[in-house]
Amino acid sequence: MLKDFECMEESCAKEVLRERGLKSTSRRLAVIHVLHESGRSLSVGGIRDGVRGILGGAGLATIYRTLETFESLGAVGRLHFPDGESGYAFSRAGHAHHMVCLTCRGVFDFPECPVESFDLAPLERTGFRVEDRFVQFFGRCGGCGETAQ
Amino acid sequence: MLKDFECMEESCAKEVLRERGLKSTSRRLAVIHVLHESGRSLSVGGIRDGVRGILGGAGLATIYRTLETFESLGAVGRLHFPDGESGYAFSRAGHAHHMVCLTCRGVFDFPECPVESFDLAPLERTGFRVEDRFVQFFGRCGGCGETAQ
DNA sequence: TTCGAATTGAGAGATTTTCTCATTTAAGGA
DNA sequence: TCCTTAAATGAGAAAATCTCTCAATTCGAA
Repeated sequence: MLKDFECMEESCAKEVLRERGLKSTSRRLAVIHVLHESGRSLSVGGIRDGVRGILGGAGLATIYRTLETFESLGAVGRLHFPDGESGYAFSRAGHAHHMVCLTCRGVFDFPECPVESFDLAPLERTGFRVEDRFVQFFGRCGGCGETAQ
Repeated sequence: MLKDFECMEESCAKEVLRERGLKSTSRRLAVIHVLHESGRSLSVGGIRDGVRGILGGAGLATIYRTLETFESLGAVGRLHFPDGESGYAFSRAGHAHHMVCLTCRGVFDFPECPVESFDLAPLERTGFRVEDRFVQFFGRCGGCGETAQ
């Protein structure tokens, strides 16, 4: 059953799960598959619909738990849109920061991550110790930008 | 009634509201007052409690509407915490990006905004047109950092 | 002041998220 | 391959969050 939709990212997810002593369940792999395949930010409902399409069913509680698990593993990231909506997107390891198209909600990686080049020195001289950051760029991707307006 | 809690930021808010043809109501001014005075990120419930302390009452719908209004005016910003919580904070004009203390939820301005120094060229060469950005730094402020652990 | 339009409150209603616990499933050992 | 056991899941109740409606109130221009 799993073979039907297995892909590179799922093998990767399996490995990460095993490393942490977590089980590779069909629900978990399906969530990763749906997010990776879409390449977009999806709502929790959208993710459940996608998982249902593959497995025939999935409890909402499980979707929430799975997203929480993968978020803590860094495999999934949460996005917040200016309009107040939020969603989840597949995160390639080490790429927690995204460019998100406001039209198609597509998620793109930075060619070179600008966040890394931040100079934190003046910031930390104020006595503030940075532990985490949340960075998102919104705009229009190549395809949607042409069409817009 | 308003004189009791009027401050510089409220005069400023009044002006911004007038410019946009919006009324300076006691609810709106109280929301700005509460957020500015606290200097922290507050939940919607916390904001309502603060407004109640000043005015004796406030409908939840009004709080939501007011926050939406001020957010669109740039006077208030929404924050999202790693633990999933979200809140609102007072935003000085032109400072939409914040440093937020994970302990006290205090919100601090950047000594010099690192976001402005982003080099967007390589990003936009991919065809992606940046329209908006969302940046938050989490950590511990001077006071909380000393105490922690 | 007066008047019209904008704003507000109360509470119903919709949506989103969490929780519980009986059942199912993955994975290591025999 | 078959057990065993702990982890994971589903269903649905419950809690939390947010939105909507419309009558009553309030602002502020004249």
